[in-house]
Amino acid sequence: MPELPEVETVRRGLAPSFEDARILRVEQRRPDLRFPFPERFADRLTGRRVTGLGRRSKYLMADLDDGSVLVMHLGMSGSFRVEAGQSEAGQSEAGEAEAPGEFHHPRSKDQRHDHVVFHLEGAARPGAVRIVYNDPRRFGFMTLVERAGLASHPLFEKLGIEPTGNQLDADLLARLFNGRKTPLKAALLDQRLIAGLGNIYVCEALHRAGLSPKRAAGTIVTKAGKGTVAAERLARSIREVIAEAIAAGGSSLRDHRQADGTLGYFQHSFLVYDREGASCPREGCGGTVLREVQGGRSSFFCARCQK
DNA sequence: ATGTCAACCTGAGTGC
DNA sequence: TGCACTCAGGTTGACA
Repeated sequence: MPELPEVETVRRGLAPSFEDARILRVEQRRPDLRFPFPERFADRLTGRRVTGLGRRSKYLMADLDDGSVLVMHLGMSGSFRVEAGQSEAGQSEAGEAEAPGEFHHPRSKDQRHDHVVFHLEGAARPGAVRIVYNDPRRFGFMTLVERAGLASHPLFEKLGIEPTGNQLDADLLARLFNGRKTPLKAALLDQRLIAGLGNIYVCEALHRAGLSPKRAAGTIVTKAGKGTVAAERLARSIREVIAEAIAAGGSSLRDHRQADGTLGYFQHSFLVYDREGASCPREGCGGTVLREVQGGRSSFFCARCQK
């Protein structure tokens, strides 16, 4: 489900509940998601204080006061919801399935897919809080990593640059794509080059830049290894689409929401994603949005104005 | 190295 | 109503 803007939106939504909170208890309801949970996962979290909630690419990372980091990935269908309540006392230990209790449920979710529940207290948001991780497809995962070893951890050591901020410019793109014959679509999805883009925002950025997803990545590089005008357009398009999506609270496809239950609204700004057959929104283009599968993923683009 | 596929898993939607 | 089939915001490992 979530690409960088959605994960950043989730981070902002969870931060008031997570940051400075004490973890009172963790319910881990199954042995694995995409991967097995680490040994003694719940035990190692219990009693810890969360000192900060950060994000790297599509990973959420909660810094803990013992020097470890709780790393969380939402996969395709992961989401968090925050349920506020008075205190730990008085909750039913067993049949939580249908117990609304004193906790407010912002919306209905299939509780069979509630895999992890963090019970917290003491964050900026007052009172006790439950943070529930729900993930029907279970492509997400959680793990614990020592902060000191984070950069060299397999999950992070090969991760590319963030597509936010100004470091992503034409020359950097040129450096990343130089000599690559792989299509732009695949190159932009390659997390070792740029970390955080997914299918939606790659489609959108390529349309904004007027570049075909099938064009070879190396063709936006000059012989001298500098960025072409196309590289400039692409770099700007990526930065803009990501920034706009974050500002909009991400995209709410299907059931995805922000942690407080509100919907992101960037999906209304999609120019091509999931718009097969629509006329190209580019002024004066007159083309039609096509869908073609590339590397197992749908690319939505206009063959007329994306070259 | 490069590019394509299948796999992981469930749910929603479509067409018959 | 049921069934078969396709597709989905991600990642990784196996192939030719």
